[in-house]
Amino acid sequence: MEHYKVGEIAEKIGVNVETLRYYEKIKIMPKPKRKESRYRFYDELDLRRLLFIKRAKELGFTLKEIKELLNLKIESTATCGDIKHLAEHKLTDIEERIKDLKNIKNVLIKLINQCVCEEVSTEECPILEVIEQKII
Amino acid sequence: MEHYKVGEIAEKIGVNVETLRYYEKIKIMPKPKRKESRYRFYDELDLRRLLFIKRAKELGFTLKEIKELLNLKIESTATCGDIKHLAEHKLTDIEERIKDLKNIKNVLIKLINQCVCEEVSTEECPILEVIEQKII
DNA sequence: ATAATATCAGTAGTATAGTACGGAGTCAAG
DNA sequence: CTTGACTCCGTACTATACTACTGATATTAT
Repeated sequence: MEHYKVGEIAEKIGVNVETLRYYEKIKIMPKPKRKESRYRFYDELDLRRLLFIKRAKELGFTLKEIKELLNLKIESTATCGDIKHLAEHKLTDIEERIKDLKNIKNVLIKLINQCVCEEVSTEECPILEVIEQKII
Repeated sequence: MEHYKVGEIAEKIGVNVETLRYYEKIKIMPKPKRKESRYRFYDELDLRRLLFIKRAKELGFTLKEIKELLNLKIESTATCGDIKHLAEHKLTDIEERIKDLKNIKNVLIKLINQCVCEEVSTEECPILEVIEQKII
């Protein structure tokens, strides 16, 4: 079994050491074993857990949600369906965010297209006018 | 000219009183006039500024960016083109976020579709397996 | 006049996800 | 054996956008 000091595993994962201590503090990572020196020592399991966290983060899960996923994972009563629920919930969440952003995008495009004036003062800027009066 | 006490204007805008004090503190709102009682008194200009802030927030601008917009607005040397730049910047920003979210969405959909197992334990959950091994 | 409501200022706390710092102890290389 | 790099812990700070709380005034309603 491989062992890593905090700096080693941090580099392997691509986060910084403080982040690992932070993860420990918020209990998304378990307390690692220690050497006599009191230095943290991480093993392969920790490495896999950290990679899981990293990937789940890339999927838009928050640390809190990732903690839930990890807890379900070790709860023997939890089913794969429980995990699916969390994923589905996250999906609607993300779809909602995409929808909102698309609306915002469309309004911004309209605003920008109304503006053809490089040299006009902000007094007459159609963008500002629109924001002010919410014409759109 | 209409006048509003802090609670009145807060209700009109739909934010709470503390938020107004906060906006004052971060200097996105100017210090309002005071009555002899030291109570804040807001006028139509303040109301319009607050509505502007609210709408710009709905367009995805941060308070910091809104402050910039408002500052450009009063800078007599600023042009409408300067405003356009900010809007364009925000647009690419938002497009980027949409792109990222769409990627996440696709991965989540794939994950969810792989899972047909309501009663299977988390030991064999394909979602977790995929996150763990990043097969996708 | 009294009670209820509003406002005041300043400070602290919330959530999210970390980052920075400082002084002390430990490890590895020359 | 000393120097530099690494790690320890606790605390404080960052950014964003607020929200909550306290004890003292002020205003409004009955």
